[in-house]
Amino acid sequence: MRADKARNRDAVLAAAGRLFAEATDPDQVSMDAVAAAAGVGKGTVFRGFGDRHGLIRELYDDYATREFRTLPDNVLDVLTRTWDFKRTHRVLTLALEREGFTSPYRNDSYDRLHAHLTELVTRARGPRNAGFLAHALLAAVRSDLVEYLRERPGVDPREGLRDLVVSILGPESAYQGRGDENPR
Amino acid sequence: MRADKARNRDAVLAAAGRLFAEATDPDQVSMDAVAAAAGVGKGTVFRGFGDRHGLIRELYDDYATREFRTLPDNVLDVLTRTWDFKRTHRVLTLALEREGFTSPYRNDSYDRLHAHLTELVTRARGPRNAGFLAHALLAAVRSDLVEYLRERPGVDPREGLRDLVVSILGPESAYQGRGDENPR
DNA sequence: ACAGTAAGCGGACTAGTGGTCCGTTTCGAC
DNA sequence: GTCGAAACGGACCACTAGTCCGCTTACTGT
Repeated sequence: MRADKARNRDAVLAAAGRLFAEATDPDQVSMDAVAAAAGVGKGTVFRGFGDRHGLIRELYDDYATREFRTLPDNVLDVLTRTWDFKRTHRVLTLALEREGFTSPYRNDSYDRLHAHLTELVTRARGPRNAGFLAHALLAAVRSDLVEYLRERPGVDPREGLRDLVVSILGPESAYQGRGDENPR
Repeated sequence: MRADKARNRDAVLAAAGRLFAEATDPDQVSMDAVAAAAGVGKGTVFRGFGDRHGLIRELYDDYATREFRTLPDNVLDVLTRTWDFKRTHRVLTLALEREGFTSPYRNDSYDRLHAHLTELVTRARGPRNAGFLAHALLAAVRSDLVEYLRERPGVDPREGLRDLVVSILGPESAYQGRGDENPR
């Protein structure tokens, strides 16, 4: 890989990250703007990432792999971390989950998260429907639901998430393997 | 309301319904195409529905109010009906849930469904977090998850949904008020 | 050191979108 | 039948993702 290519790649990711962080709506961030902010031509952006969706996905994965290098061994902690992550990277996550057909689930970060949760669910209640239940748990922290509840002070998502996890795993398993961050 | 307006309105809704039903991806259906298929000018479409999102929402509500005129008094039945509805109106639902920022939840059909489920959940386990749990239940039948699992034969969503509902409501409440369609 | 070459660059260009605007037509009240 | 307002329709606009190709640049072998 040529040096300039690598340099440009980094510049584009950095610029895109900044723009998405500043925006309040995904489609405020155009590919033109990304290219301009990175100080490269538009062709370079598309050559490097294929298309808009590719850029978004790579950027998201970048953040996600850093954030989820280690996954807690407790479902509630996983979901809480995910929830927080999505609030932090609001606009980017909205972009990822909204773009193109079916795509929110075709994504390495999602797969890893889902596999991990499936394992935890299996450990707690056996393999029956563990895959679906893991999907359901992740659906409860979908970015637009997060966003929607954020502006609706009536509902407390933390509490709700806890109840959901306790319901699915049972009270014993729900609190097992809990990290220090939220002791019991 | 002038006669021509009403006539055009119907024509546009019918045309849009047909186009979405035939499409495999929401953005295969352009506003131009809708106008052309309805035999009216583009201006008429936009005057009648405001913008693309307005058209999609009205069309969706049209189908939804017809389908959900009466709601079953059983959570699992509600979710199953919703799931089926979304499979039937795949592309339209994808369009609705994907368009614009936060919007999937700002929608009469969603509100009605959510209110009804909140009531059922409250009846089964009290008002604590009932609102959030109702959101979580509906999140499990999000259209793109439906779509994703549709092509993944490993996971059985019916079974999974049943387990999810039983977990949240408890086995007794889960089967109460069940319609004939799935007699225990 | 330097020439040769392939990889990479960039921005003008294209095709197509949602949405607007306004001169023209049509409806329906009187 | 007349007339004003309501509704129409399609040319038009602004803007987007994505392409394309002449030009530049970084590496490789000698």
